[in-house]
Amino acid sequence: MTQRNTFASLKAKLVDDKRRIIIDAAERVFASKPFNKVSIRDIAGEAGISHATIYSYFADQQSLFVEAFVQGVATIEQRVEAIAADEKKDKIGRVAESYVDFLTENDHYFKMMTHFMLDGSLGEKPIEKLNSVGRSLLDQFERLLTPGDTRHTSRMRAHNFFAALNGILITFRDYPGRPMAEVRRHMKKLARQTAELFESAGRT
Amino acid sequence: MTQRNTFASLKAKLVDDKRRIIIDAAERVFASKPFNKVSIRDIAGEAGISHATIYSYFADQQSLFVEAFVQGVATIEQRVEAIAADEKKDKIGRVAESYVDFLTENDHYFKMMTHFMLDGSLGEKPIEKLNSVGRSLLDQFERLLTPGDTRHTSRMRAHNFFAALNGILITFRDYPGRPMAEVRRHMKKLARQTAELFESAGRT
DNA sequence: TGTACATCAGTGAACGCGCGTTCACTGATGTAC
DNA sequence: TGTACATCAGTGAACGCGCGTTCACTGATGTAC
Repeated sequence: MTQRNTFASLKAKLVDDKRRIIIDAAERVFASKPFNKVSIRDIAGEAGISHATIYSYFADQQSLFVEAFVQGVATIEQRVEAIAADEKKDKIGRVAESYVDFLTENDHYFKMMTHFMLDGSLGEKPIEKLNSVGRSLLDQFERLLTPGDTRHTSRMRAHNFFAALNGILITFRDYPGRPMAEVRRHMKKLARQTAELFESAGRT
Repeated sequence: MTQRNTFASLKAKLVDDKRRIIIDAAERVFASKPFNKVSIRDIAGEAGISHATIYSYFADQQSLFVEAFVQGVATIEQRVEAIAADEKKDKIGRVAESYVDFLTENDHYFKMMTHFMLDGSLGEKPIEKLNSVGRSLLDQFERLLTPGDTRHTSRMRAHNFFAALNGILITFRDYPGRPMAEVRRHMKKLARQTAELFESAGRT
């Protein structure tokens, strides 16, 4: 649906664009330093504005963080969708690998995810936003694992698949004393193995 | 090896006991409020001492936290050991359930674990301590999943089992809008299902 | 037995820092006449 | 066209808070003579 170009809509778009600039700056900062060290001032600096300005576009820090995170999940969903739609075999394995791969390369998303999952002190609106993206990712996984099946057990299987992949990431992200490349190879191998478990269980 | 009761050994024991009192106080505080809100002052208050005193017994905050965490892992290992040693069936399933159960009930341990895994800014000594308890837990899992087998693949399987359980915890701990009891039931069910996957894969 | 001194665990106060958030103000742009 | 006024996005400075950590000091206990 294309919108009529009223003055009001132009202005709304301008506001949106500015929000986007801030979110993009946030992403760059998240990629460059540990998530829990990122401050409003950092992001403002990266965006080239005063830190006070951010509060004209976002209610508070958490809202901004959540929006940046949602951004990342959207990217993951696109990847999964692409694999689901192609004609090649071994979809489950490739999705598992792709998921782990993306979240190792952009590990600030993963850090944010765990942060949100563990923190608990989120506002209602951010929570609803997070739940919504979570649900839609689970939907994708469910379609992938058990196409055409919408029973309770099939949702459970999607839950477990999702959990297993997250578990690989949280458990082996910081495998001590190993070079990054090797850690990633190890995690991908684990993801493959997990995919096999779900694949063979799906055939029964 | 029993130690000779020298004056020096008595004094060493006294210091140890005091450390223990502080650690125990820390545990009680961790159980009562969110992990990331716990301060040195809280713990000192609970232990009935000045917060400055803590620095006579621990190098810094992280060292104290790590020691409290190691405490928790020891409890888990005891539980797993008990299940591994008994004569009943379905060891894998019961271990999975017990693991998830313990870390939901005492979820500050889980929060600490993820915190350490994600943080990265730990000193060398704490890291070595964490790795050591991690390894010994993985050893237990490996013996449980593939008794008598010490091949590379069997270690991998233990890794994946460990990761899958952690994943269940991190992913569904805060299942939105559901009462705690129901969430726990759900997680235990997922743990059971995971155990089945590993059980049946182990039979091949 | 008594006195002067040494040790040292424990303490409250203070330091220093970083950060999220608010606020009074500015200066550019738009509007009314 | 020019002038006085209104609006409002953007800003730097300041507020307030919490916290980890340090430090000078105290007072109880032990030691030497």
